Amino acid sequence: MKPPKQRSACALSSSLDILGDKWTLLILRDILFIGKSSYGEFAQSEEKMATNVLADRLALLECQGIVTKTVAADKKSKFTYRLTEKGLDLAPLMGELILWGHQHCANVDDTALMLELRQDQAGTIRKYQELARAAAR
Amino acid sequence: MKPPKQRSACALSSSLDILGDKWTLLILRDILFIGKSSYGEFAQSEEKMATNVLADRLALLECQGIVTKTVAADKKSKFTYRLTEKGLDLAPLMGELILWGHQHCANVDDTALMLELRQDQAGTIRKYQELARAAAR
DNA sequence: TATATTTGCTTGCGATTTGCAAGTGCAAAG
DNA sequence: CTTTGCACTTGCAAATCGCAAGCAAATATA
Repeated sequence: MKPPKQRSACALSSSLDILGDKWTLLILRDILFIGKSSYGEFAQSEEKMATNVLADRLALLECQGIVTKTVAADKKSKFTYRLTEKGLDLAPLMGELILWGHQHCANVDDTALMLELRQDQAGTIRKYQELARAAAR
Repeated sequence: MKPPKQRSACALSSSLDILGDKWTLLILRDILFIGKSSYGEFAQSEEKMATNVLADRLALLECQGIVTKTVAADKKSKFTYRLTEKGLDLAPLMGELILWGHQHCANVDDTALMLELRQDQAGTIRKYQELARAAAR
């Protein structure tokens, strides 16, 4: 898997080269906030992403060093995807996406996470980063 | 212009329904951090987006209430695009994208904005929001 | 007043990417 | 030793994209 090409030396543009699509950040959301870790779990999420796109994005995330892929502890035929530190550093970004969506998009469900984020954004982000780190051990 | 369909009631997913592509946030970057305001200026930016995509994204941003489109003060054949409050609320998100890109992507230029963001993230975001509000008046 | 240029799109077209459905290979369970 | 579950892969039609050119209205220049 080859990395997507960089369109410019702009930091924002470079981030979008990797994250700028409708699916990638949903996978990371599933890992960070929902605690998912396998292909099958990602495939079942509410937004129903096509499996070829899922496989493509997982490969891309792995080659970018945002997630790691290891054989699952319980089954040899299963893989476990975890966030690296580079991936965990996307937590604040995801927090902002959640808050903006909640404030400005119609028909968005209220969740416990939302309430938590609004009351203590930085603390909530740290908490989920720590949970993900703990799961990786 | 019809809004893109919502894939689920998740806030993060709903934000991505609108912002999840490689171009939309670049336009908003140009307006907020670089001070651009017209079609021609957007078309000339470093990443060279195709003009049909530019026109499409501007229409989408306008119909979503993220930017306003008005006739330019100096020329009747020109339009001025400005951020609404909904658009200004994306400033923290853009800040996070810039910081992550700078930390984790190779070949990204250092800029004055980056230094500013790293020294006082919240203050810098407020400053650019205020600048954009001032330009709108 | 006639011509050229600027500005903001629109159109056509081949190439890429997507969504959907079905199929494949492998490991473990029965 | 057949069946089930998991992790993908493949085929194909439809949508989207990049690229180049074209177009119409407003302004600048001669």
